[in-house]
Amino acid sequence: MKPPLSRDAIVRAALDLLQREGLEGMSLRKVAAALDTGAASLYAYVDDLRALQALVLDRALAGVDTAPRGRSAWRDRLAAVLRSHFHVLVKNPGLAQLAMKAIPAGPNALRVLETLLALLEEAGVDGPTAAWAVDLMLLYVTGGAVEQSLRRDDPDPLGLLAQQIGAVTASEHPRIHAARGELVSGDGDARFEWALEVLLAGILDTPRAVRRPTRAP
Amino acid sequence: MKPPLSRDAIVRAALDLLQREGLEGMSLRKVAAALDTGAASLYAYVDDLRALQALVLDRALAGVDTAPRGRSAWRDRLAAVLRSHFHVLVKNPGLAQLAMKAIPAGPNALRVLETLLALLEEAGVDGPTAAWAVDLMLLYVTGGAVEQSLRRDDPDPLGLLAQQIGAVTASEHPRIHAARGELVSGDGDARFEWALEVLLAGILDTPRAVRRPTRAP
DNA sequence: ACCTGAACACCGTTCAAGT
DNA sequence: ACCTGAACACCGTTCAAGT
Repeated sequence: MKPPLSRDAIVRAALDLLQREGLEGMSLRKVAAALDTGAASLYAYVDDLRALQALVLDRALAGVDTAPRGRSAWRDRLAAVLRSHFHVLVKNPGLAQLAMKAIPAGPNALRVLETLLALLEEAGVDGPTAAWAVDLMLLYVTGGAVEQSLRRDDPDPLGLLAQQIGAVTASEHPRIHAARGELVSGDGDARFEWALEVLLAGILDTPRAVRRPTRAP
Repeated sequence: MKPPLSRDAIVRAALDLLQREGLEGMSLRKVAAALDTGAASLYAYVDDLRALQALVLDRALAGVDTAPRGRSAWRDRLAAVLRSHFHVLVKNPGLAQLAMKAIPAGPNALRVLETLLALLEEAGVDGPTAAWAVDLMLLYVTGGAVEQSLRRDDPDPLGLLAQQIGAVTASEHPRIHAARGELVSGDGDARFEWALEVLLAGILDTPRAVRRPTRAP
């Protein structure tokens, strides 16, 4: 009757739970219950909760498309990979937050990493710069996804931040008051595209390798 | 004998606990115990755990220096504020992760926000761009602090990510293999300074406002 | 009004005892 | 060897009962 226990079945059940109930809802006890067993039984296949979370994260990252339309320029392909990563994290609640506590180091994370390094190489970015650049880009993807998830899952229609910012008077904080519309504008995708442009422009402009001086000494 | 309960005493005790035991160690029960009372008593002063976490975060952000040496260029002052923010988050374990789950919207967060907006205005950045730019910079500060905290608090001397990356073979992922030294180089402060340069260069180069076309139509 | 002990509904993890 | 029920040491939150 009952499907046999396995690491794979456990991770699948956990991811399913995460999607439906969020990060707090993905407990060992609930995963076990979903598989018709007790929490203790999971320890035969998984070291502990942290390890399960890392497995769940990497399984979800399988959904990141690292081979978008083959013929376009490196810039478009880079943007497409990062956008795909971003959307995978935003799509199901809790995953972005999970990515912030469990450093992704599984096979799918490595696949994404390798792809990004290849694209930066194609862009002419030197090795040391590319190494730090992928870290920065992935940090933004994860952080931006967390921010967008929090905003979306907030039961408040407006959100605490928006309320606080709306309550700021011009005499207290004139610039916050003046920018209050722009600060809370919820258009997550437009922000993402703009941030991508910023990061790329900055990275291309800030190589770590010492450049040969332009003028003679 | 026992000091009277108050919101302020609760937040202070909680921050103290956070610094000594990390995010998991800061429970309502332990905060109550530190104040010689029961957890239920805290609910007279604080809505729930989330609210307490937000208060603790903002209290810690009081340590962010928004008025560094008055006479230097906007760029140096901007870097100093962000560096101060970064170090406050990194200094005590758990705070950076807390900043990722509780959107900071208290008075100290607003003070930092206003300062950053003023500095970008001084830099000649237009309003809409500045609004998104502060968000991006704060996202990096928080994300970078989380990453550095995780690395530091990892009991592993090397860390899981470093192990995984070290184990990657040249034939699997040639670029990760080639960049393995740079990818895991733990020099957090150098990375921070580089990332700051990248962000500033990118922001100055990517205004949201439509620019007047350079050439005639 | 303010405070609190006990209870409720959960957790992750361990371990002796089963098959 | 594999599995598991019960136990252990925790959680956040509620609420009736105290002063």
